[in-house]
Amino acid sequence: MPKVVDIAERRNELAAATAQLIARSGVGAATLREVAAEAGWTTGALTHYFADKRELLRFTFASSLAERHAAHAASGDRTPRQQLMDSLEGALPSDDDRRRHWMVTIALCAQAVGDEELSEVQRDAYRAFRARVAHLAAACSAAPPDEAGALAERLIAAADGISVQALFDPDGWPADRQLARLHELVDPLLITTD
Amino acid sequence: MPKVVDIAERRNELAAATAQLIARSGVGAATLREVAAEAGWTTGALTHYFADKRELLRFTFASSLAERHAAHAASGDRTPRQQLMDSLEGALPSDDDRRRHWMVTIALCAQAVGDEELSEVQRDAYRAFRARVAHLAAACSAAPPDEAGALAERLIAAADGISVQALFDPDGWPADRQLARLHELVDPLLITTD
Amino acid sequence: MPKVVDIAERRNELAAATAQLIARSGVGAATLREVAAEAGWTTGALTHYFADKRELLRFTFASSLAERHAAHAASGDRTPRQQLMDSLEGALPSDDDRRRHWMVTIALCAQAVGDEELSEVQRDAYRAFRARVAHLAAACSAAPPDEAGALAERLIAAADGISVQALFDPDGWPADRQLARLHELVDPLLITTD
Amino acid sequence: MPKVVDIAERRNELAAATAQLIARSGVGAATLREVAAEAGWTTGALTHYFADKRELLRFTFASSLAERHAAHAASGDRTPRQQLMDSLEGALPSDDDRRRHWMVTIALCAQAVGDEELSEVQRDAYRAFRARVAHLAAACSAAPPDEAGALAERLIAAADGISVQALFDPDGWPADRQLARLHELVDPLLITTD
DNA sequence: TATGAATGAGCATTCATTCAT
DNA sequence: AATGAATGAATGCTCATTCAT
Repeated sequence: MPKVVDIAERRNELAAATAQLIARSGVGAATLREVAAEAGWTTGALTHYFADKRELLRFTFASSLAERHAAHAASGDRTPRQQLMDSLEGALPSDDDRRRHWMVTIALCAQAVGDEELSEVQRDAYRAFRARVAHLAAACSAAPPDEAGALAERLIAAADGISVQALFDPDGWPADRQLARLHELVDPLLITTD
Repeated sequence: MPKVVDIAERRNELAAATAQLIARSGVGAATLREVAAEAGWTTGALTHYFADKRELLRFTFASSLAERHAAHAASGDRTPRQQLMDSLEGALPSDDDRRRHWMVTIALCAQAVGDEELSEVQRDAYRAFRARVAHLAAACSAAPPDEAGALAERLIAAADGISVQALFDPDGWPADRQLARLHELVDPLLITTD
Repeated sequence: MPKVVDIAERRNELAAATAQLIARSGVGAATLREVAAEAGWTTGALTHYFADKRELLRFTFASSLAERHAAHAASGDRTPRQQLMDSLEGALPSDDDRRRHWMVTIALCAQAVGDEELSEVQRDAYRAFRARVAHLAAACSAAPPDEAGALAERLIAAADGISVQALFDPDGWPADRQLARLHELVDPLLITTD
Repeated sequence: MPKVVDIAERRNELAAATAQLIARSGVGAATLREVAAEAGWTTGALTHYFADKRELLRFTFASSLAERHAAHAASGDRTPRQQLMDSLEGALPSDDDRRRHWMVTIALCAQAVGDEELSEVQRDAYRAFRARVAHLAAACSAAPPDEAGALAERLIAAADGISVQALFDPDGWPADRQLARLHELVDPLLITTD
């Protein structure tokens, strides 16, 4: 009997190595050779888990987006407002992990031009995120339900706008500054009447 | 007597072709051959104007950023508030031109990872933009001067955050929607006491 | 008690799959993976029966040649003349089976260039065939014994020459046409004085 | 002004190198690197003249077939009978040049399996050759015009059948033997009534 | 100044082969 | 006996770069 390998596990491992590489040295550096070396394998091994490079990238992008947009906190004992802030703060590049996911998102955006499949990955992830934010925002603001979408867009704009600046000038944007700006923009949008 | 060629003119021409290509088909498609073809030249001709590909990209990125951040309106007869809104609105991907410049910015961001020179281009452009916004914001809001920087960051966050969403999901973000969200976010930040 | 496997049987099975593949999609398509899949095994299993790919090909070629040149009819109750015609007609690509064997022969010929071992397989098969044809021809023509070799060469030339044309332009060469041309060429060579 | 290169000339040069390689070491050895080395160039140079490897092979095959089937003698002062024999003798692998062309033909045949484009090259060449032989045969035999096709097939079968044997067992088939067998087979087919 | 032929390193990908299980 | 994970060399191909013209 051959060695049993958890394929999903291995795919995640390889995607993580790819993300690491993209964040550290750019998509251009994410050659199969480099990815394999980063993950501690050889190029040939990659083909067992991904049909070709595009599939590896697509999977890496999708995984990274999912992880970046996931609210990591347990939602059970937290108010909608707290969950919403978790989501928005979780989107900021405030630690190495989140920063890496943002770099991968940027790479995806650059790579997706003219590639319908990648564009879809990107679009779907964004729509899912917006739906989640809209849902939570509706639950914790006085905004009428039909305004939830626009409110979500304003909230996400705040988080993404701060993220972009922080990515473009990392030295000047420590985590606390990102959070401060986020709250300055977001808190006024979530004032409730009670 | 050799033909006189306006070197700066030619460089801009080639950078425009490069930007066009990047926006249409991605950085990966911006090979020297394609750029030359797009501009109506041959590869060899490029080397007269740019030492190598990195220089071509650097110049393209810098030009594009400058153009996107430039306030196109004549500033003479406009109030600081109007000029500020011109700057912020000008940063949105609300027409083909501005959208192209944003795509180039994204490409730059992806390419700049691990490339100190490109990172500098990006950082400098952003700092210049922030300085301009801070300056105008100080002139048209009640914010105390030492708060102008943070205010500028909030304003830029609004513009960039909306831009990112519009870029990720182009179909759902016509120009008027971008402007609407921008004003919803920005106007409250610029309320003056008078 | 380990499973008993008839090694010779398995080798023939694998060679048949290889021949099938070569005839259908060319030698280039006969990768170990494809051969294994065609035969319903995995690559690793092949190594139990053939040391390496060259051995698999050599065996496949040899088997195919032997089968193509074999006179399939029972020889007991047939005249030498009938046996001779069986041999020659059996060399034509007049049905799927024989056509497959011919395609494998062509592949062998192409592969044998610069490969002494394969060349030998080819040469030996041909010499055996010629010996058989010469023997039968001597028995059923008025040719003097020392002319039997040259006569065999003419007979084989007829069969092979028709085969080559039929292989190069399959649509135009149904079985009956192949047989007609063969007899037009061969019959005059076998006129006996009695 | 750049160096002027005769593209057609260069293509022929490269095709000759490819044919040489195929004849000497088999199609498998005809990698782009080897072809380039054989021709005295680098791989990159090949792409100036052939879009990809398949085009190089297709061109090589077509050139080689054309050359093998061409009647090299000046036709002006020769009888149809002489021209016909020139054509048939020219198809034999009786010198290094013709032998090389035959090896390329074999390689083409092996490569053409499952490749419609290559099959066409092969089929067209054969049909052109048959048309030529039929035309000449009609002019120099007593055969009725509607029999010319079948006669041509018999004549070509003779030449090809001898060729195949000579290719399979080179040592035993010097040029004079090939010619002897050819005439033994062909001459009786061309007996005229006068 | 401009060309495009030529280079050669680097890429993704394929595949025969090995080997722990 | 059989598996299939893993290797790594080799392939076709792309492309930035150089340079004679």
